[in-house]
Amino acid sequence: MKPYYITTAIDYTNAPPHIGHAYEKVLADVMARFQRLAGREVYFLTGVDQHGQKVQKSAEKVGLSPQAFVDGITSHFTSLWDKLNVRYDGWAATTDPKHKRVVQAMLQKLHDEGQLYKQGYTGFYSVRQEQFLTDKERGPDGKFGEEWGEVVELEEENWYFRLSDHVEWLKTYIKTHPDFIFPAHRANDVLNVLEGKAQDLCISRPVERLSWGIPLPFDENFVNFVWFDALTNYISFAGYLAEECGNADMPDFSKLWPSEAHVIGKDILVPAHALYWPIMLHALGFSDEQIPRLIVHGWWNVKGSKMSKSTGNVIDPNALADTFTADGLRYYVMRDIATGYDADFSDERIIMSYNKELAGGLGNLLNRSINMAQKYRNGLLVSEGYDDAENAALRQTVAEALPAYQEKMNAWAIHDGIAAAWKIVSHANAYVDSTKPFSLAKDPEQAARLDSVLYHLAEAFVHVAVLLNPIMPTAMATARAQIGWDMPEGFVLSDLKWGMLPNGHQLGTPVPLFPRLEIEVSSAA
RNA sequence: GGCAGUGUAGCUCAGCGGUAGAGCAGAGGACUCAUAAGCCUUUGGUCGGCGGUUCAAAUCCGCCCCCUGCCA
Repeated sequence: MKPYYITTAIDYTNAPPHIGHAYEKVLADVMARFQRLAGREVYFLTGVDQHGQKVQKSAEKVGLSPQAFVDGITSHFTSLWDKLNVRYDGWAATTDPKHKRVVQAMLQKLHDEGQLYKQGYTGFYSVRQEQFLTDKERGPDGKFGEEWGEVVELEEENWYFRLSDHVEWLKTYIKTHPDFIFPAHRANDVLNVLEGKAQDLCISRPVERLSWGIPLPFDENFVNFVWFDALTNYISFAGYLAEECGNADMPDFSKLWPSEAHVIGKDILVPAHALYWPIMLHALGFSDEQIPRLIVHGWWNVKGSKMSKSTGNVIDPNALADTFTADGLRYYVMRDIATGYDADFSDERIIMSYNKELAGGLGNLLNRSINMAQKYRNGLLVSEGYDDAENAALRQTVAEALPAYQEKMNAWAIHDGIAAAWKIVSHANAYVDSTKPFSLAKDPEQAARLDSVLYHLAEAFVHVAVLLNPIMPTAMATARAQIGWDMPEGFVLSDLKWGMLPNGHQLGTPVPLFPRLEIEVSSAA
């Protein structure tokens, strides 16, 4: 079977990561881990977009070379992914020479085929901001505001890609491939844009204006501008043209492509990923079957408004991970948003999700289960000798959780997948109260029943600790260690059946999995 | 202005033609193995508004309003 190839947007190395960056990478990481658990080979690619004018300017401002500047910002991203247990197989840094060679080879190919052309453009240019201005930048009085400084009329030549040649193909493709974009309703936004006039795409900047980029192989006076650089990472780091570019140690492109999931934010769907990218691939000769699928996620707002540096409401994922642990943060950003829609970040909700659900619900269940087994049976489980309807009902819940979980996870409804697994947690907590093992322990005649209750609790938790592993890999590994059982090498979801713990299994020592946090709502990040 | 999404309990949301649902928050209770955790019960809603179709509408249709997004 073809490997599951999943990518994320590559982050722009102009500022350190915020919660939105973290959410996207965790989402992709959870899916990658789920697919692996489901038995598929997975290739997970993420990375950074390091070229461009903003980087060039920011580097100048602090007196660093562009490469030194992006290396610094890049380390903020890589250390965060490390901290959050985002485990990728490939790292796409656009300053990587391997990537540059692929970009240049692609551009040369398109140039040779006549899909690129050079044309002059006359417009208003801000000397201070070093960019051309459009009517959008005009104020209500029709003039360019003072923030643009001196504005001059300027003519500039640039290279263009014949995007408009492929627009009709794209319209048809979108209409005939409803799975292209998830959630499906976003395809309307794309078709809406395509109804407008089709313009070709400017793909260059004169080298005197922008030097921090990939030079056009056929015209030394220009560097590539954005799209053929950033979007290309999805194929360049998957081994596209690896042989003719002399790129060693790359994945086998013919096996990996197309990607099952380009995980991106809704802000970069139109025009970049839903227009430019499929058209670029089509222009390069990719067939309809070779077009990747887009998974479009929403944004984390703060108190109903967008996160932005200017309003000072940027949420720092590092601080959250320090307070709530990496798994506490991963759990929150997976359970409190429906994939594809926006959600509101709030201190109250992340504290509630940690203290109420992880500490009080999940963690406490593990703790009370092991603790009773240790107290009454020295941690030794007996799986045979007694059964009743209450036990059967718990087993039923456990059995039903797996298919529900798989269906939801496969459909990118991570929050529903968590809820499916959580039914076991809720049922098991209620089961403790209804079977009262602490009372059974006082009556020697109930010994066999007590054994069965203790066994059911531990076994049920094993299932939870497998299902939630993609979401909270560290905590679930710790939980399994306390139970004294772990997934054997090559374990897949279909191996998960009642009876993972053998008769006579020895449990470990209970330690609170998510220690309850005493946090004032107002003082939390 | 065009297109789309959304509007259901204090909060987050599910339901999408057949007697209003879940979780959290609030209230009450029984219990004690456990991280002052967990369990049970319970308060709370003219399902954005108006009109229509139907034996029956939160659910379908029309108009309007709010918020959000994309485009102009």
